[in-house]
Amino acid sequence: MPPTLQEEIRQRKPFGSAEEEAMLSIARTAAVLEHAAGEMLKKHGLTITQYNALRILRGAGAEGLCRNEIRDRLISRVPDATRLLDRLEDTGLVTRTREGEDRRFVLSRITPAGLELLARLDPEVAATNRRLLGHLSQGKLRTLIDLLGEARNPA
Amino acid sequence: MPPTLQEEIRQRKPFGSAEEEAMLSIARTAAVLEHAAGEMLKKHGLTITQYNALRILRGAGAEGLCRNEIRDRLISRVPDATRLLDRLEDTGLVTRTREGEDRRFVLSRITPAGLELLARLDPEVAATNRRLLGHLSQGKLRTLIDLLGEARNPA
DNA sequence: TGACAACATGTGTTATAACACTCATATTCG
DNA sequence: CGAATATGAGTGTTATAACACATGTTGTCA
Repeated sequence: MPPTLQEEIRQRKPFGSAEEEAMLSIARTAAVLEHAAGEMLKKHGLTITQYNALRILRGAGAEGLCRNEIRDRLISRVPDATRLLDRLEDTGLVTRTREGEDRRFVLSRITPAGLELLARLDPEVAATNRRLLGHLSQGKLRTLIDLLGEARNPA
Repeated sequence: MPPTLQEEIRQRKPFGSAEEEAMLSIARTAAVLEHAAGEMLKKHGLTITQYNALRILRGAGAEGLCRNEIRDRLISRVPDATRLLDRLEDTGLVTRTREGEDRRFVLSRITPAGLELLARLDPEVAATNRRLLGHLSQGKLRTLIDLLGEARNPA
């Protein structure tokens, strides 16, 4: 039998409420899964946030995106997207140019090297996702996804 | 209708697999909820990790716990529990003493000030949990908790 | 038009996370 | 016994996160 959360973190007292237990379950699950995903990405010199930013820029295509748009699309909020992009620019995965009508905007675009890196990563990312969550049936995954959506969005 | 995750992060392409969508849903939900909880705790001068460490020490009682035991019980893994405890010691919420048989161990204990702070926080934490997740029925919360447990523990 | 607000980005600084390494104590086993 | 190994804790350093503030650009409206 798999350990309960209470056993995992060796907590003596039972949880005060289902809400509390759900909060801790979500945090614990995210920590475990993100740690595993982070270890995989680290071998390629990327953090999870950097990887997500690259994915966003790949989705944006040749037009690129400005800093705040990238920041708002990231899975977890970062207060300093400037230096996140600085690092991606330093490693040659992203370029930034100030162009177009409104000279306040700085467009970031993924480089061919960035696209190539993502292409190399795609199968490994898919395999990691399967390894981490493939033991759940499609139905359970769908239920989980739906419940998490409800959790994030109070009606 | 609440936005789907795809809308939330303005992703064009659909997800490649349910596993991928679940990974992102978990990460997104944890980020949203932890941000809200962190904002609440910040008003009291604590980070989430510091709060969790205090909760662990309160549960341990007068015996206290050694550093590695605290580290292993934390919700999310921290590689530097020493300085986490340093900070709690600096603010007077925790004491550390080297005693007992094995002089390698350093026991950390929560102070009366730490207990008092937690007691003040208890109702606010419970209210925050209700505010963030109280819109889900008890049955849905239980299903969510169980599915997350399955997700963390491949059979 | 010209002051002012809003916006997009970047910079400076401090705190924390992350990682490699050292030190001290305890245990194991030839 | 005594060298080697294991364990627990702490330190030094670099990278990143987090926060307040500054700069330049655009839109608004008296």
